Formats: sequence, C-alpha cells, structure tokens
Amino acid sequence: MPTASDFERLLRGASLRVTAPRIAVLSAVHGHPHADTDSIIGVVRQNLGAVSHQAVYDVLRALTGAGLLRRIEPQGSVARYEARVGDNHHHVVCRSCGAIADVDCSVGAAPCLDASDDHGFVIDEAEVIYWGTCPECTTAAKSS
Amino acid sequence: MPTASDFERLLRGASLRVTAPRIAVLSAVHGHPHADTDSIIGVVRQNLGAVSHQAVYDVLRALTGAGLLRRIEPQGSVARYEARVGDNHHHVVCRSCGAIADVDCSVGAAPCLDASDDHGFVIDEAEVIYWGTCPECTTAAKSS
DNA sequence: TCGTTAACTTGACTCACTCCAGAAAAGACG
DNA sequence: CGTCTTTTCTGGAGTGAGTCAAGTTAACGA
Repeated sequence: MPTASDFERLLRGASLRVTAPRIAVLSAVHGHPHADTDSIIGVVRQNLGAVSHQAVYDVLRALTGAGLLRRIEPQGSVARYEARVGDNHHHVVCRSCGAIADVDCSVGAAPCLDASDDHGFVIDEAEVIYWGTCPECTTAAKSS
Repeated sequence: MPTASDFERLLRGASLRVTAPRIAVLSAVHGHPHADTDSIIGVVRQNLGAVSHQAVYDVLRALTGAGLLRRIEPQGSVARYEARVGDNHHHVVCRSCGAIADVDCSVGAAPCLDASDDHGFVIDEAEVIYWGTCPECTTAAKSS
C-alpha cells in the first residue's frame, strides 16, 4: 500500500496539482480495487470529511485521463475504477453477483491484439472480459 | 435479410409469443446492426406507428434473454443490439466516433477462453473489445 | 370461442452522471 | 512573502437511459 507521498509523486509525475481530494481518491482506489464511484465517495469522505461528489467525479476523470487510474464498466454495472494500470490485465465478472477479479493476460503477451479482419481500423488496445460465476455463487447455486 | 415469417419462426422456436412489436424489433436490429435503443425505437415506429418505448425495452430484453439478440455496451456508449448471435465474434470500437464493426475471432476458435488464473471462477464466455480508430477518423485526423 | 397468461400502454420515477457559476486553493513569478 | 493566474472544488440544478407499477389488450391452447 503506497503512502500519501507516493501518491503525491504520482500526481506530480503526471503534472497534476496535488490536492487532498486527489490523494484521498488515489488512496481509496488503491485500497478498494474495482470500487464503484459511490463507494469511493464514501471512503474519501471517511478520510477527509465533506467532499462533493462532483469533486470525486472530476478527480476520477482527471486521474483516468492521466493514466493513473483505469476505468472499467462491465455491462449492467456502474463505472468502477482500479489502480492497476499499464500491465494489460483483464477481468472476470460474475454474472450472478457482479464480483470482479483481475486476470493476467492468458496467452503470453497481447494474445488477441490482432483482429483477423480489422475493417481498416487502427487498433491500439484489446480489452477482454471473462464472464462466469464466482466461487461463492457457484457454491450457493449447488447447495440450493 | 430474413422475412417476417423467418422472424416468426425464430420467436416460436424460443417459445415467445409472436407480436407485431417483436417482429418489428427483430427486423430493425437485423437491418441496423449495432443500433442503440433509441434508433431501434425510431425504426420500429416507422414501421408500426405508435409503440411505447417501454415495449421496445421489454422486447429487447426478452429477445436478448432468449438468445435471439445480443446486447453490447462499450464504455461511454449506450446499449446497442445486434442480431449475430452464437458465432462468438467480437467488436472494434472507434475511440473517436464510436463506430462499431464486427470482428471474427482471430486466433482460431475460442482464443482467450482460458484465463491464466481464474480465481476459482467458472468462466463461460470471453468477450473481446478492440479499441482503435476507424478509417474515416484516421483520415480526418491526418488531414487536419 | 373462451380463459389464461404473457405482452403492451401510460406515466411516474430512479439513479449515475454532467453542466454551470461562483468561491477557493495551488503553483508561478517577482 | 505577496500578488496573479490557472485550476480545482462546492452546491445545486439538470439530463437521459433505463426501470417500476398498475391496468388494458391481445396471443394462443383448449
């Protein structure tokens, strides 16, 4: 778990101003991967007291734009954020409870980066989402 | 392009009642792949006259549930529907204009279906979204 | 043709997210 | 340190895709 000064360095590295809400948001996302915006707001408020939801939305967008955070939004779910960036990992989503887990790239590096027929598109990223059932829900389904 | 009776057969095959709105929605999605809900409502109304948006939402959900349609919703876009189902194809999305194109599975069959570490999840589907720039936007960017 | 049950209509409502204008704070520069 | 400029934060109103609920209508099997 990085410290506040680590986050400060991150922000400065991205030439972003260092503010308490930003540190708090970074910290919240590091501590709660795949949290939705609402939970993040909750965590930030626990640490800082009153912070407008607007500020959190702003910060999340700024940090996402700067590449410090990654935004993921599986179907049927609200936007979620995570702090693991730059390592091209993917996600498994539970169809039943919506839980999300990280998955590293399966087939070596950049498995599916080449589409068979790209229609002339210039492709720069392949995003993979695995759909399935998480251990808890699998167990629950069996026992019912 | 399938005919109305083809759609009727599809519906009966899924043990769904055959109604005008359903035929119209199926037809609209076949004719306009990757259309968003609003456009679908527009097309359906052109063919049928007044249809409540609720009905279209309902039909879309019923047909998606029955596997007759597939719902896709890339980040930052509203839900879109397409009629190609069961052939495990994927999509390229243009970052700039949001255009969507179909892409067949690149690496033979079910390329990325196995995650390296599945955290105990039972995975049944891998969804791949390629992000890039479509030909039009690439050209536009160059000439500017 | 009749009854059951699924589907459709209408209209209100929710909720994530955005827009706006003004106040406040951060960083730059002398 | 003090001032100036720029960016960020606050609070509140607004937007829009999608959902809920109750009542009516129509499909389809008997």
